[in-house]
Amino acid sequence: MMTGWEDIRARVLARIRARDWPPGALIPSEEALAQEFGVARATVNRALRDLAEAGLLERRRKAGTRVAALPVRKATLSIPVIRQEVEALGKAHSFTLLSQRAAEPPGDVAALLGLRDGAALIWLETLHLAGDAPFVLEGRWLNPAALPPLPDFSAISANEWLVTQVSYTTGDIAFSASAASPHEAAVLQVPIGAPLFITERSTWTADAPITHVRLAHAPGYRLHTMV
Amino acid sequence: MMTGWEDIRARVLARIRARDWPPGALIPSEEALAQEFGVARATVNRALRDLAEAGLLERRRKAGTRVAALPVRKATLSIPVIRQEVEALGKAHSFTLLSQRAAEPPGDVAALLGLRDGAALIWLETLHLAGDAPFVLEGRWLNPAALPPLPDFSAISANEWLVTQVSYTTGDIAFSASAASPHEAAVLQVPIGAPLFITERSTWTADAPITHVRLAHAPGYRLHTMV
DNA sequence: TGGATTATTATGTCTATACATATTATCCTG
DNA sequence: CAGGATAATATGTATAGACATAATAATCCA
Repeated sequence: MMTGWEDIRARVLARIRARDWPPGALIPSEEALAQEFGVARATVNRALRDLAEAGLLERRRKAGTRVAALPVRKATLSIPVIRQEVEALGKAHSFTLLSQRAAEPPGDVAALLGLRDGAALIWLETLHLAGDAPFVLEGRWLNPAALPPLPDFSAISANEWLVTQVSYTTGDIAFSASAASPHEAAVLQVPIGAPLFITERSTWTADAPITHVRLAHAPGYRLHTMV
Repeated sequence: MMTGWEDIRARVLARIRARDWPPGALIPSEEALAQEFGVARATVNRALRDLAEAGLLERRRKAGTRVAALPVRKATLSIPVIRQEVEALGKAHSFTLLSQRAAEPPGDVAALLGLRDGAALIWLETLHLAGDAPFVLEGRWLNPAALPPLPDFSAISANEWLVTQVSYTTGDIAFSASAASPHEAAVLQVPIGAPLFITERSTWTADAPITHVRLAHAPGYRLHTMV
């Protein structure tokens, strides 16, 4: 009988599922469990911490560890670069730069990025293709003040250039559904008003806002994850 | 100068951002970093493990630790119970059971749950309200063979009953956008064809499929998370 | 030289111990 | 009895040391 921390986690999880420790109940202390399972407290700690991160346990110093009453399930979703996403479908990735110009962002974008009014940003619109079918329309605001000199975005996608230039940022992601505007409909080759899956991301470094991007995915797109 | 593992993580992250260690590069070994930062190797390990879980580092035994070249950003999203979600908006949650009957699931649902054809499931349709506005339409297939006797679903929502009965399951989640069917449009009080944000979840225990649910969210719904 | 064997190495984990920290419970005092 | 100081306690984290494991590098032999 192995006694790694994953085994301890499994045994604790089994008791939760078996309702030996029902939702809301206090479970024994790390010390007690360590003794019972015949391992060091650090090993129990590792197991319980992992279950807590998954949302199944709630832990507080001195108060102890209890089984989450209404477990808020936590799913981790990976956000790949578009090219990888397309290639994972077995299609060839290509893209077209539809427009690039300096402009003042609309109020909501400026607010999202925490910019004062009148800041000059770069607007980029790129269509990504999977094979020869439209895959996603990318509309992006870039803050040139916080970036190295911009490259030729018809040669490298903004998406990948940013990853290599200012990777490891903090950000904010939202998903929603929206009806295709006439412009989006034309570009994505769908009827006006077709339901589109929208991803919006705002990105900052420690000091400055970097970019805000809106991805309008072609119909059929699914964002998928396991729990 | 503090030297907790979070400080070590911050210092490593700073070097990554500063490109002292550019994407793809091998960083010093835990031992070397421990020496440099004046902490135990276990502390460095904790910090690097955390960064690896976040997708910023890639670690392999013997090969060492390198900065992720194309970091697949990982976002954790919390999936609350609907009632909590509504109450977080400052609205009162209520729901109406629209229909409940025994039926054979359509092929795609049976396939998703890994059921053989002809299995008898229970179909539930519930409308959740935020205040008096439609919030989400829940269409759910339940596997009674894997569940305790079903309660009166007009009194408790299937959502919450399941959480308390068969919590801590594994599952599978997908998000997409879809046009409102005539039925959905009527129930959610939106035009036919309106873009709806769809959440689909399949849930299993170790042995048996439990439920498949499709949530059609009223327009305006956004799924939000930080990275 | 090619292929299998062996050594080396970085990470992964466990242990025992110690101290820190956040709460909760208790006790004391006015 | 209220309120504030104090003790008790469970988790959080750090440490040194040890061994396990996976993967690479080096070596040896046919």
